[in-house]
Amino acid sequence: MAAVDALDARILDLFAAEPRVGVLEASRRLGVARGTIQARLDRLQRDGVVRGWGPDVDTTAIGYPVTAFATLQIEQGSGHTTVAEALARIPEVLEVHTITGAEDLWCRIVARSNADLQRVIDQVVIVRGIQRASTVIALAEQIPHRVLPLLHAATSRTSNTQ
Amino acid sequence: MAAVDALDARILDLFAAEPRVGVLEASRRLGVARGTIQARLDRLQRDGVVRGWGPDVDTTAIGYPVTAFATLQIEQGSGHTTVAEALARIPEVLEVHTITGAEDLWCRIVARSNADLQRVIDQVVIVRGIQRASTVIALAEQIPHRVLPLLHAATSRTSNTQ
DNA sequence: GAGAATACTGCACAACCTGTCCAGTGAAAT
DNA sequence: ATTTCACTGGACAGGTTGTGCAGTATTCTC
Repeated sequence: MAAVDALDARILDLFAAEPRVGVLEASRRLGVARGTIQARLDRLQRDGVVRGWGPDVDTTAIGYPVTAFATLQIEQGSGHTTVAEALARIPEVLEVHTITGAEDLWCRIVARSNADLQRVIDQVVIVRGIQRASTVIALAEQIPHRVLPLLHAATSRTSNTQ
Repeated sequence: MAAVDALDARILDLFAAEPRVGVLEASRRLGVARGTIQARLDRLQRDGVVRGWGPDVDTTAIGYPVTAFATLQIEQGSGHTTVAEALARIPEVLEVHTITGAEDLWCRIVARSNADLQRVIDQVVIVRGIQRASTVIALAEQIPHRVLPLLHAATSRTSNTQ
């Protein structure tokens, strides 16, 4: 596991809040040398703490305002991976995990409308190996996906520099 | 709804794949003028298509390799928002939505281990207003969160119906 | 179809930032 | 005591950014 200290968390906070600041500006804001910021960013990326810096695309803004969660039961003979590969070909399926419990797969899917959601679900259940699908619609996003609070929690229990 | 065309998708693809390329380099790669890239990026951000460019932090790498999904039932008297605010104070709770169906809230939570997950769940169920929690553990990430395929689907159908 | 609005190109300029060195300092580990 | 490591502050050349502008192509509106 990669060690992450308080300065790392402050760096990531800053870049999350203002992604367009450069390394130099960040060093000024945080009161450390530019080389330090650069070295930290390199290390965070190398250690896999930072997976990427890609754009966060809002599905609502591109015409898919409906989010739903589906849990799938698959036939005993079918491999999870085979089913997942078929699901990967449906662009509206944004995320798939295998899960414990009575169901086998969990998916996040989006659609253009509630009516359109039916079309997407039909595409999902038609996948060979899927036995049953159960869907709930996400009505409101109470807490949008976040990691930064966790990052601070992960650092506060370590001895930290700075 | 914001219109997104094929060039927008190509721009976002490029920046998702190689986030460190600058505007100038992107213009060379895509064969368009630098000003075009700049204008497109400004527009995408202004229209809310791109919510941000923050770092993608891997929870596994910072010591939280266990992901679980919990669905919560809340008491009739309690507001969803009040409960969500309490959940927001637990850093291991990464995401919360209100949902349709028999359950009221859906949460994504992470933990340091299966044993640690119990600690986190305890923190969740202790929140005032929560009646019942049902948790499943995510075993494997078959499709990591993605939006780009959807972006291409949204652009390829030039005339889009709603 | 004409005019207007919009998007794109190609170019220019100054200011700024990046990648990459380096030597020196302090703290922690051996 | 010695080594190792992270950080600082400084330097340099080269590349990039923000900005503005004129010219052209495309789409929209009447």
